[in-house]
Amino acid sequence: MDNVLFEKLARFVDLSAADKHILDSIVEGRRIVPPGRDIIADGDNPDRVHLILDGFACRYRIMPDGQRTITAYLIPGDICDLHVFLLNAMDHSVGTLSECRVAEISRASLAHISKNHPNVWTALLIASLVDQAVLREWLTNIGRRNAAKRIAHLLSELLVRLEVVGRVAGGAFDLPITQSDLADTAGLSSVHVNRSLKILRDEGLVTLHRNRLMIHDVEGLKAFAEFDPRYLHLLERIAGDRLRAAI
Amino acid sequence: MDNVLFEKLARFVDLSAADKHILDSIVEGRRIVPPGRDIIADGDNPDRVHLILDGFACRYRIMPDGQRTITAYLIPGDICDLHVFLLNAMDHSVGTLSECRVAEISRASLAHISKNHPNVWTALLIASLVDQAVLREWLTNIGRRNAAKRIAHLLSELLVRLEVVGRVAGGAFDLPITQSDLADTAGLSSVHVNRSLKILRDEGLVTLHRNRLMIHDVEGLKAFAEFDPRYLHLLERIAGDRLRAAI
DNA sequence: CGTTTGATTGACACGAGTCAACACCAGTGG
DNA sequence: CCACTGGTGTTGACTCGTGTCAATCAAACG
Repeated sequence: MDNVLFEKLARFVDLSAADKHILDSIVEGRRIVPPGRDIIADGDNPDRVHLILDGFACRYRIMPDGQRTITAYLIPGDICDLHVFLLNAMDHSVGTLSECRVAEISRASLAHISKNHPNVWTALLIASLVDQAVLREWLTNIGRRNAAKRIAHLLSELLVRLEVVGRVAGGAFDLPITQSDLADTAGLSSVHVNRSLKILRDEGLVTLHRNRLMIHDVEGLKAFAEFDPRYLHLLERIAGDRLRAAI
Repeated sequence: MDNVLFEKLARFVDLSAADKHILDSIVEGRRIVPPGRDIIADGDNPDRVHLILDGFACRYRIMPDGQRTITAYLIPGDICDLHVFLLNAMDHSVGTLSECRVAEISRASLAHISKNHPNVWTALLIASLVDQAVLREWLTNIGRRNAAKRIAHLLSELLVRLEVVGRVAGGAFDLPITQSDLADTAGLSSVHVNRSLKILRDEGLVTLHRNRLMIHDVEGLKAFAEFDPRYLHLLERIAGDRLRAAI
């Protein structure tokens, strides 16, 4: 049914019926978090890991002077805070942008998986490496592209990621973020984000209105952004084959 | 002896004698790579994973227009390309900055570890999460700090990381990179890197001369850079305890 | 030695930030 | 039903940080 985590991990590695069963059974404590709330905050160290079932969230950090940086967008299937299980405490926060359905996974369940379901554990490692690849791409995006291209690249990425989880229809998708959120993501001021969005609009590429992004020219947008989806490592089933072949 | 990988992973998780033995035995094919060469290149898909035993390397990417971005510095104990084992092909390159001693680990060895040494596998996952944390920090660094602070922050990070692997003596360490490398790391032009280094010099914080960084005022540098080492997650032994306690 | 690569500095251009005014809703309460 | 409010989006004028171009210098190298 709605085991978005299984679907995500199964894209990376062949998972057995037992693997699927364990992923079905560990997802406990579903709850609804309203928009604009923290799912987990900087410094927290709870005994559960959080998984987005539905909705839109972001990783962010507040700097000493009050500035905020958004370092990732989380969509259905993404785990918020594996850190909690493996590291001491959160070094950043995860907050909702829209209302989110969130599930919780206990430490004990994760420990069980790490011992008894190596393929699942490997899939989590792969997911972590893909997250790294995305962060590297954002780094080059912010470091080396101008404002309009940065935003175009970001929107292209969201388009592709949301397509995979079936949240795009007719070239449009919900994007419940403000221009100020975009600014904190792209390392820009909100005023300049506004100007850049106007450029994308005038170029006939996209319009962002009332939390909905309409893409008028998908290929044009990707070309404008120099977007190359390789880094998202979609459809990496090869890794699973390799695990088996190598033994 | 020089099993830097074991030392690194043992900082995260309790490793057994068997774990140590496997880590000693999988490291094959040591070789020397001269400075300025690729250890592994974008698009490669070899059958071995590379580990830095000694020296200084970087992850980088060349964009279509020829621009380069450096997304990470690799020091002894760092694995270059777990991606090779788990994902299809490299989406970036790893090149040496100084001469490097590099070891190779076969896919079969990694597959063996994933099945039979869950604690080692977990330690690799933790290392991956720490790498993510570093990338997030770089993102806020480039996105929200001015040129001089960016560079100061980068140097502070290198200081701490190199201290851990014993490469710092008397507040100085080898830094075999050009100002142009720094520029591609910080998202700046090399001219502006030069100007920013002059500021740090004039402030009495650091001098970078002949590939050697001399830090004159460690606390001053960290304060200037607003450097908070939490994100490096040094000394995270807790994770290992937690793994055991959770079961 | 000449040659090359990297460091340094100045003059100028330009992209992005800041400040400020105003428009546009969505929600609230009278 | 309307006035009020606060958050968000939009636009212009001006400032400032960083990029670009170019000349010079220093060090490394064959």
